[in-house]
Amino acid sequence: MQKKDINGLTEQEFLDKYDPTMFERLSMSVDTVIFSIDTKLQTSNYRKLDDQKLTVLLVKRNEHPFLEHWSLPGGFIGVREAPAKAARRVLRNKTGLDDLYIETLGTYGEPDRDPRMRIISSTYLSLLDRDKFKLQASPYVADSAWFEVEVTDRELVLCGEGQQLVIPYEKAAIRNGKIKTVEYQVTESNPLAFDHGKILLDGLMRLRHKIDDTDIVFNLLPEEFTITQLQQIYEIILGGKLLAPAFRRKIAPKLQETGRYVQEKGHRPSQYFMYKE
Amino acid sequence: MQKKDINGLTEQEFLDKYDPTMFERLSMSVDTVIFSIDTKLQTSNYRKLDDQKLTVLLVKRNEHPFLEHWSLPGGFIGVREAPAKAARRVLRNKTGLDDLYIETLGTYGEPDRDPRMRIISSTYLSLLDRDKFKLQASPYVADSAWFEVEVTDRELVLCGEGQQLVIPYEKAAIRNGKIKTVEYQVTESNPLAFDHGKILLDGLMRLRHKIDDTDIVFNLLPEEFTITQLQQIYEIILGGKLLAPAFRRKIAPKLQETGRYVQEKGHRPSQYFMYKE
DNA sequence: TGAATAGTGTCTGTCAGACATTATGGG
DNA sequence: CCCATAATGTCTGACAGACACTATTCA
Repeated sequence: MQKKDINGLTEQEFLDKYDPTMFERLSMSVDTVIFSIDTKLQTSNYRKLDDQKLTVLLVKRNEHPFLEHWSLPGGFIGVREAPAKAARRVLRNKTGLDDLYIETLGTYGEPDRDPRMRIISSTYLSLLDRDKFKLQASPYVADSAWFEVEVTDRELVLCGEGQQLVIPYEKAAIRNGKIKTVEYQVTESNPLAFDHGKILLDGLMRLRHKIDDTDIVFNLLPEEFTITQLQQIYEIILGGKLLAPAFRRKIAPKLQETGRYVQEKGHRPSQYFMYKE
Repeated sequence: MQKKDINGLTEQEFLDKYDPTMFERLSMSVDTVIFSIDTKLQTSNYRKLDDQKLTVLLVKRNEHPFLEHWSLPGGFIGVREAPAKAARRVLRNKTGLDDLYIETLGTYGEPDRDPRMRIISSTYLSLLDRDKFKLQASPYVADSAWFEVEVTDRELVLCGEGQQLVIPYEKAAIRNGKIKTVEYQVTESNPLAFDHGKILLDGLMRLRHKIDDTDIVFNLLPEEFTITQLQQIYEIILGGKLLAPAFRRKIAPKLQETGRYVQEKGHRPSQYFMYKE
């Protein structure tokens, strides 16, 4: 099609003359909120079940700004790289894993979120099966570790590497036209780098919401698992207790029996199940 | 804190020396998917109810590339402007409205999505009350108009300005770890500019999902409305019929009676309701 | 046998689907 | 009275909450 614009140019002529520096440009990064489940072995009593904790992957910065602060794994988006690809690259570099569940979380771009310059961050949410995962050392960061996540009404507490990072937050009601929505606001001064406290909190809330209209939890579990393990994950993520009979009924259609049972516990052995469909 | 990095610099020294051109930069835009409801007056039979249609706002480009193609309203993000602010600015410029429901939709950044240069787009979803809305002419676009949205299994059809834009799509199952998710793929050659066909489709699916776990529909309606109007909107967005008694029961807790009734129709008058809480 | 957990049975109240019925206004 | 839509009544089956009960293993 040889349509001409107001300057009498065809599309090809226009593109040949186009000056990409006409508009000011900026940098873009990706940051990833990577959740997993950590099983705490119960050595005190062989009869007790192992405790499960929700964990999130953090890396310790070895550069300014926020030198030695913990942060979400992230990196710059290449000039010829799609954002989701960049997120997968970051995950691959930090964890050695491909082919993860990855989902867009949001765009964070307050002008002052990075003291160096204007950087807009596209963020992603991911969930790892703890059995397949192997944390690798990376030259880009001082350290990386899983932090246990505990949430209350007012704060998010991250525990790991002998440290405890406390991120206070507030639930704010935002009015959008006639309806109200809730937004989580994190105070400026929190131990995480940049606005990563806010991103992490948003990721957690997204996870809570996603858990009961998708099957993402199964990406947190090994191939075979017991219903109790599964229920514990729901409880950890949703932050409350669930009744076993109701839970079993609801989850049953998604489960496949294996006929194999947990051994060597001082109580009735539980069956291993697999994800079905 | 006067921590020094591997080059022996404090944070202030590091920032003073920081060269923002060290990493290649790119441009960012926002694009907005703005839905509304259009009431078609039923002039043929005074007894019939007015028909309601889901509509989306499109603008006609007056520049290369995609000269004279219809596209979603959008614009570049300023270097000191937050993305959500940019989306609100775009909406304000096109519609004269502030204070809308606005929600992040996703980030679109395939390297070749814009033939001029690398542009990553942050997209937003919005819903307008048709009563408060006034479409304004803008010097930045050749035309702007509401297009009626019709969806089938295979295509999205947009009707407006005497034109019919057909956007074929396919539902693709994407495997993410153990679970499957659905993704909507739009063919390259469709009448909308850039990847706006895909963005619009994603926006519609998000809207469908949002409709039954938030109260966003009420932002599409005037202050007072009948339950049938409300039900029609659900039907339009979800793409199917609902049973009146069940719908009334479910929606009742969110409604406030007004005691006022629709006049001058040849059937039992329906009561006007308001959104409650 | 008792501790600890796995798993089932069942009562009850709520609620959605389905369909029938009544209400109302204007020609 | 008929048309067209508004609004309610009610039967039924599915299902979640709640709690009691049975099953299994090992020290």
